[in-house]
Amino acid sequence: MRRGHGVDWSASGTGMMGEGADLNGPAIRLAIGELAGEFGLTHRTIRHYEDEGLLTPERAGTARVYGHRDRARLALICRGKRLGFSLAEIKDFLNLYDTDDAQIEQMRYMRSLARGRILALEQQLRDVQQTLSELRTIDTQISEHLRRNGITETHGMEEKHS
Amino acid sequence: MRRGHGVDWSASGTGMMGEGADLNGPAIRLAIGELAGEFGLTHRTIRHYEDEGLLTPERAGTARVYGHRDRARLALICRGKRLGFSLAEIKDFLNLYDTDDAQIEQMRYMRSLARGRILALEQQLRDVQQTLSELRTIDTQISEHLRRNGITETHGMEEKHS
DNA sequence: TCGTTCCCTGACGTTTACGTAAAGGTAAGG
DNA sequence: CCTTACCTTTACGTAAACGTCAGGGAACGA
Repeated sequence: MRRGHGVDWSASGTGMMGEGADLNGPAIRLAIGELAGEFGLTHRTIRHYEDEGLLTPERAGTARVYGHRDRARLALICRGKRLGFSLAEIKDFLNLYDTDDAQIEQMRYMRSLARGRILALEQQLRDVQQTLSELRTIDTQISEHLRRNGITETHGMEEKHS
Repeated sequence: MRRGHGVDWSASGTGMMGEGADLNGPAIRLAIGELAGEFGLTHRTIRHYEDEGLLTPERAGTARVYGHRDRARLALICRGKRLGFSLAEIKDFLNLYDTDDAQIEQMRYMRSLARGRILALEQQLRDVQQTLSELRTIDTQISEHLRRNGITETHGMEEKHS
């Protein structure tokens, strides 16, 4: 094993940060490979997200160093992807999550974005529920069909998910 | 008005179908433009779905004629797209819906497909609910923030990138 | 007959979201 | 010192899902 955990195989940068914990808990300093492994992504993908402005890791010399914020954002990115959003959509979606110090008008805009997304997601929720319902019906029907017709070779592999 | 409803502006094809109702209700015979309008799609998109094997309309001469089945499948395609599935995924998804005469092994396979999709959708359902919950929180927080700060400007002066 | 409104088939262009080399820097370990 | 295991940038490639011409046919109304 080359590294216990975290990044230190490069120049320590400006030296302005020692180590240890900040107000948000223990400081996490991850290399790209660690982050990639954790989320099941490639390095390329994570760099791509940076190119698209979704992540803004620090640098230790030339190497990228990811902290809390990046990890959290990446989790949101992954969820957004699972929900079928584009990176562009995810980008301003992410901005909704760190609206600490926005101006009034900016916040109104953010809220309108949030509400638009809420409406879309409510539709999506209905879609998912509808589809799930139909698929469960299909599953049941197939199972019944197999029970009626194919008892000859029913290998008893009935139950599935916990 | 050019056409009351349905298709008739082309050769009547082989003449093997008169008109009227079959067992599934009144026969629907739509032109591509009608279907496109109904679903808010372009002709190109619908033809693309045919290229990909998702739709198999009849022909009246050279023109495409869409019936019940196509309309239903297109609705499922659109929902699939809203859920972020690829056309390829939607394709075998569609096959789950017309498994009338499949063989035993085929049906087992179908059921496994259905179950896989169910698991994915259950995950997606959780994702959507989680995201909705968070967004509603954000909406509320922004609204409260706007109410607290009223019309007076915050003068936060914190820099943010656009 | 002409114009309009439908439709058709190619076939190349575009965007998104990465994949995949190519070429190389850096630090630990044998 | 050299290999190994990380990381870097630059840049062309690709698959999906269409968009966008280009060129053309067939019916209908004035």
